[in-house]
Amino acid sequence: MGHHCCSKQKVKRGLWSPEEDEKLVKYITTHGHGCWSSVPKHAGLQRCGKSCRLRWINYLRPDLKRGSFSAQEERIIIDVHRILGNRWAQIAKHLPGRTDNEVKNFWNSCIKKKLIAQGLDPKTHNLLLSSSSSSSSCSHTSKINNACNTTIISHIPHHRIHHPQHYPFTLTTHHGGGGGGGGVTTIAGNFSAAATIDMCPPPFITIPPPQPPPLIDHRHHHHQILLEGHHESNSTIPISNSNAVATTTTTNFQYEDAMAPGLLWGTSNSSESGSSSFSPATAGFGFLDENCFWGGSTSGDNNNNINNNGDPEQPPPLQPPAAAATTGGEQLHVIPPLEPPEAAEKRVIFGSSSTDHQEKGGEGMDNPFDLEFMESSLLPYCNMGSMEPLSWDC
DNA sequence: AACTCTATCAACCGCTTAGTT
DNA sequence: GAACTAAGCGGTTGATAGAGT
Repeated sequence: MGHHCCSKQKVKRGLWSPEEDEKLVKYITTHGHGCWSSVPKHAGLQRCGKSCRLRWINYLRPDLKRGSFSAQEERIIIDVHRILGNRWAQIAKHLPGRTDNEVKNFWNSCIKKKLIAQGLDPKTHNLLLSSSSSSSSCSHTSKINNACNTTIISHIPHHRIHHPQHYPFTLTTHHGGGGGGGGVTTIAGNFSAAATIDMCPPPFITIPPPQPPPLIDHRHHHHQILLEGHHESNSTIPISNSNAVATTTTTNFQYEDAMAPGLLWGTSNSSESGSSSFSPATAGFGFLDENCFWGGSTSGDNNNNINNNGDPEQPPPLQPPAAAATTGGEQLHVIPPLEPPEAAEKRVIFGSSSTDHQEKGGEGMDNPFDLEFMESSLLPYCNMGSMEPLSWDC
């Protein structure tokens, strides 16, 4: 039984032989594929065009990069996946020489398991909140007391919280009786929430959604949310999630969007002792839509698009178009909240031609904080994991 | 050595999207 | 605008290799 597209043909299925590969390569390199349905006929193959196309794209293409994924590629996959979801073709576009099939397989066989092992939902990249309390592999429990009665989880690596006493919330992390000696880490603040969440490392922190426009210091590569009454503080919360960058737009916070690329685990935490040096152009950070993602490296390992093998084939860090054109990448741009792929895909930022945004007012870069727009896109995330949706009534 | 289990990856299947008539 | 076709995409399957027992 052949494919539905070639059921009338007598086609071979299964693995390709070297002879078949040779025929296909020879034909395509000399004639191009043209119409795939005619390729097997002209190439002398007992295959359907669909199979030929797949074989060429996934295996025979000369520009394919073979071999295992580098750590940087892995981070890129995670970062982009967090925004786009299982859109492997779009993710693969950020990994030259990699196919969607390859990325998908790598995700399913490796990355997904790593995330799960870290207590993260591979679909949402957020904490697995529901049943992990009984999990023997997770011994961290955090209680977030939030007077703002708001819960929007954002990705703030636990180890990147500096000077926690300056932050308007209380995060108490109880390190369980497992290895490492346990203990309690308390971050005092002024919001509390009823939620108790498990904090499998790396944990996330609950951040209020946007209300007023953010305080953004465009003079720096990183921006900060100034704590009310604490403007003298140099304390910052590096936020590792573009979602948080856009949604933590409150009068209460000062933040920097350092380490924006989110999930940092494994060997990629090498810069955790640092705090403020950040450049959107060098950190793996920022998403527009699937066609505009820049950066890619989140760790301190070079950020220069050279992978661990010194292979310079990594994709160049894409600049936000407006930034590249108008400010040489110096100006900070605000990233929209994490949102479902369907919405993220249409997101417009940096004053680019997002009809979606324009329909909401068309302000482009003049008003990167279209709050109504952002909040509406944020809503689906107000009930992450098993948490109850919380109000925003600070 | 034989068997089982697991991980990996190539390939297939079916659906969606885009282009053409 | 409907019908058709081709291409693209994501989910799934199955073969294989390697590790473990």
